Amino acid sequence: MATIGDVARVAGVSRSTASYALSGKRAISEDVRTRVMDAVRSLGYTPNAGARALATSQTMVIGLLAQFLEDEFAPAMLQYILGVSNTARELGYDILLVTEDDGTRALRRITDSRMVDGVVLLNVAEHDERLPLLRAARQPGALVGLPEDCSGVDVFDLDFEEAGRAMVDHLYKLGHRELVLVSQPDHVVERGGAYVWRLQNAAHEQARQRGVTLHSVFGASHQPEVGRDLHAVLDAHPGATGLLVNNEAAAAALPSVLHERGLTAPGDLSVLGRYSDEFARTFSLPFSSIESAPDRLGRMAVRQLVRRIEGEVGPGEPHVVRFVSPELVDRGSTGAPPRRTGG
Amino acid sequence: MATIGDVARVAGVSRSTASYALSGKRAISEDVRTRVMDAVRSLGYTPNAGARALATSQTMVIGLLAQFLEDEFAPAMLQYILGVSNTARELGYDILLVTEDDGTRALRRITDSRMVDGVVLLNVAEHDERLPLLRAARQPGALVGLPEDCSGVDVFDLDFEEAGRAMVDHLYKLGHRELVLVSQPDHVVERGGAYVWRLQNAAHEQARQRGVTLHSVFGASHQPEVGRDLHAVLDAHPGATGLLVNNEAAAAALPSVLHERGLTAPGDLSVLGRYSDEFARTFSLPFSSIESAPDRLGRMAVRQLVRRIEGEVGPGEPHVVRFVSPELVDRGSTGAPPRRTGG
DNA sequence: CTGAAAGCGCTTACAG
DNA sequence: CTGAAAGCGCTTACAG
Repeated sequence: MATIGDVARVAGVSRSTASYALSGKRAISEDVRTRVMDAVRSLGYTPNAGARALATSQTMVIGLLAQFLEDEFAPAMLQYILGVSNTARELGYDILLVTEDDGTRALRRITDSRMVDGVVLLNVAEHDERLPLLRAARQPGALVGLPEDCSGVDVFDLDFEEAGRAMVDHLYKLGHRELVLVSQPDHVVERGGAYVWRLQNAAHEQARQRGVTLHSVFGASHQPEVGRDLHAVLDAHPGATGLLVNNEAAAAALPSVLHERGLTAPGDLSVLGRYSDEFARTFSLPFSSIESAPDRLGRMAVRQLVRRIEGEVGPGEPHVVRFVSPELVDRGSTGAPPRRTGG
Repeated sequence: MATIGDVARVAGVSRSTASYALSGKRAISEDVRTRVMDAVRSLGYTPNAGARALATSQTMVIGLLAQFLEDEFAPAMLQYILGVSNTARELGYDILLVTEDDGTRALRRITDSRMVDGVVLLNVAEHDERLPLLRAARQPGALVGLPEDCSGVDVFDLDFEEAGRAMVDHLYKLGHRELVLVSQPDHVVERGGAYVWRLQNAAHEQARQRGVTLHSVFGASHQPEVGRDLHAVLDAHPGATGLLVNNEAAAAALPSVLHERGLTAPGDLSVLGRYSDEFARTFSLPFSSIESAPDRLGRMAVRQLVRRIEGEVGPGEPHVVRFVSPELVDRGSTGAPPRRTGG
């Protein structure tokens, strides 16, 4: 394999000149520059990434910590990963993907050994074990998901509270007065998945203010349990005219459940979910939804991380907590509540 | 950040001794060993991965090239990625995930710059553009998917031909004599996705030998088109009593389609798919299927790749083409064909 | 505009 | 059993 020394020899210059000709970090005569470039081409030279990393303390690699938790819906994770990966590449970085169960150990390994210039954490819990480690690391970190303590890291998340309010309000304005909210499983909450109750609490508060009755339940994260959960909650609240779904597995199961009950949306029941458009297309979900924007969140996290890595944002500058505003994608599954006989 | 020099100084030994004490590559007195280990602990020392890579020419990183093609069903890809990633970690390797559209450029970048010790290619086409490059690279490569020319790489794939035969035979033995096979879209074939026609051709040949009528169609890879495709093919062949589904999107759409037609499996129609068990659980698919074993294939590819990287298998030793035998997972969706009135 | 040299942090023959 | 030194392949002050 050709080294910069080979390039220098063929071009008849010193190694430093060859290096500068390639980096453009100092003025080089036209003659020398072309000789170096020719040598590079003829030798098929590519810099050795490890050597460069050692010399510059920059790896051009970003660590991506994704956890595939038993009680979460894996396909939803893929969108975040792709958003991060594609944005990183656009900015000149590669991705070291870590799916290890023990996120703490993984984080320590890749930061201490300086394999990465920065880290993106997915699936951040309220009291995330990985955070103290990340704050102590010399590399900057960006999170997708909101922890209780945001110090020392840049944080990006959907505004789940606004989402909860928007979901209730949307159906309220259409005339609904009794709604059901299906959330993620309760053990997601116990594990620290604050996004579940952030949406749920805000929805309840908004419902209270509007005078809307809101029943809420935790649904399972897997089939077929979640289908049974949906049946159960619809059985339990026959007066409900609107269904809010903050649970991807439930959303995926809902078309079958509606079929089984002989219901259509919005004729019999208005339905409003919270998932990404990509998710809706993959699962052919015909329900209007609050866009969860995983690709956009992944993109924002990487952009900010790279700004920190490259010193555009100094280590002293305050960290950012940015919420993406929920946007409603109308797929026609909400409308006025059905007129009840005798109502 | 502490270096091996700091460790050596604190332990009162030379850098080489410190290094050997850590690697265990030569005998070390008990006294020195504990002093070194204590120094490591007190300093929180972790070796610099770049420096080690430069010295050893080993990065302990495996490149994973995944392409997310427009006409393929993304969630199915996740299982391969996790199989590769988890196995790599067990064997001490990290994963550099590349999702770039231009796989050729990506492959060149990570191999020429020696960022990785080896490469796993996912989603390999019959005449895959990345293969010539991979053969020319100094790192070994393992493929998931069967190209026409397997030279110079280790290849792992499901035995799609056996799968096609097994699917036909399974329903033949139950008494079915007219079947429909729904495959992936035809442009997957045009792009070089040989697995589509490998299964299809073998199914046709087997059907011919058994005297079974087999209709086959290409289905779309997205909703809602693929649902319409399913309706169309069932309309077109009212005499068919069995449905073979080699198309993940079609499998995911099928429960709704059956509902819409008022059919149940296996009472009205026997259904046999080809997808992973994980996929079946995620989408709550109640259909028996040929297990496509993505995690197992990813695992096999990484194992063999690591054997080559670590020299357990010499560069001269012949490359491997290994097919995983299809296994049928019975979910109770196949049975005897319904008795036709007047039949 | 260019070159000789030091240094990044490891590992591993070589010597004792 | 241990140490001094060379080398991996880059980049970047320092000097001219």
